[in-house]
Amino acid sequence: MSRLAQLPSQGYRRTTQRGAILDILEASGGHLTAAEIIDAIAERRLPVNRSTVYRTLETLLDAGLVRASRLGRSTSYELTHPEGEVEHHHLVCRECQAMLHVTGSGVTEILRAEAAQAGFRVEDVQLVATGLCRKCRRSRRRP
Amino acid sequence: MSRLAQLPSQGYRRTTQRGAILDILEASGGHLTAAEIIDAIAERRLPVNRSTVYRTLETLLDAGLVRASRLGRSTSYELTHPEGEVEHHHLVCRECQAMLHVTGSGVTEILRAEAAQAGFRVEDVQLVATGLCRKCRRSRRRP
DNA sequence: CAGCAGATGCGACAAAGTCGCGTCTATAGC
DNA sequence: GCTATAGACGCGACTTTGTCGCATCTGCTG
Repeated sequence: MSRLAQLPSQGYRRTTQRGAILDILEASGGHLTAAEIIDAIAERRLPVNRSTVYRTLETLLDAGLVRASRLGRSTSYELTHPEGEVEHHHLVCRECQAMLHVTGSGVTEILRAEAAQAGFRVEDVQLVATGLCRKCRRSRRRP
Repeated sequence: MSRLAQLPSQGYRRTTQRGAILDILEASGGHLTAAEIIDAIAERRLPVNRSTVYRTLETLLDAGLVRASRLGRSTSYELTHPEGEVEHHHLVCRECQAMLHVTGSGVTEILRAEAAQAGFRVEDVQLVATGLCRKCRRSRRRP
């Protein structure tokens, strides 16, 4: 079931603009800022207005299809459950901004269980750990 | 040891402006946006320029004293290891933006161990789970 | 297939964040 | 302490990012 097709059940219409933005996020596979999405639309010569991009991102957040996060310097957007989802989380170096991934840690299940006790249904978990990567730890020791 | 005093060891100077912003974050105990910090400074009639607030936040991020996150709609800042720190994570309802906390889940330790295998030293973990709170789940069933 | 609420385009606007440059000050070395 | 200086700050102009009102258009429902 395509993501776009999930919108009606949430009370939102499926429109070509929303499809376009979902496609771009899907194609990128990663984290895109609003500005990058706007650029991608311009490149592909898609008829989506700038205001619509911002409004659509809010809508997709509300619908739970997209999550926003601040990794490093700026806010970026990515799909919540990508194809063949494997739980993955982020390690961001506060020195060089390098990003590593940790997969299959089981964190999602732990949270889901904890949250359930409060009546909260977890749909998406994002975790960002910051610290120092191997390289930057070394260069600290002998500056 | 005050946070401010940690700066020199990281290669940053301790200044009154940095102290003021750390104080404000400490006093608030929670998440403040850049705008809220600027307002707090104005209220207390502290002599800290707007540009300085932005630059300082970047510095404090680099120094690992502050973390930025996007909870709900906008980017906010909070201290990384508050006094008497207990691990706590966030549940944000995508419908009503309500925020709940989950404490002492053990997630931090799991991540620390996983990251260590990649040579990454975790200094701070932030976790944001989105989904639907009890109230919004109910109102969905009978709209 | 008609009606209409919801979505989009457009352009003006507001808010948020950045930058260059002159001045000031925290710190290291004396 | 005193001084030199790199780093930090203030200021104001500027850019970027995000918002809003309103006219038009378009999925959806009956």
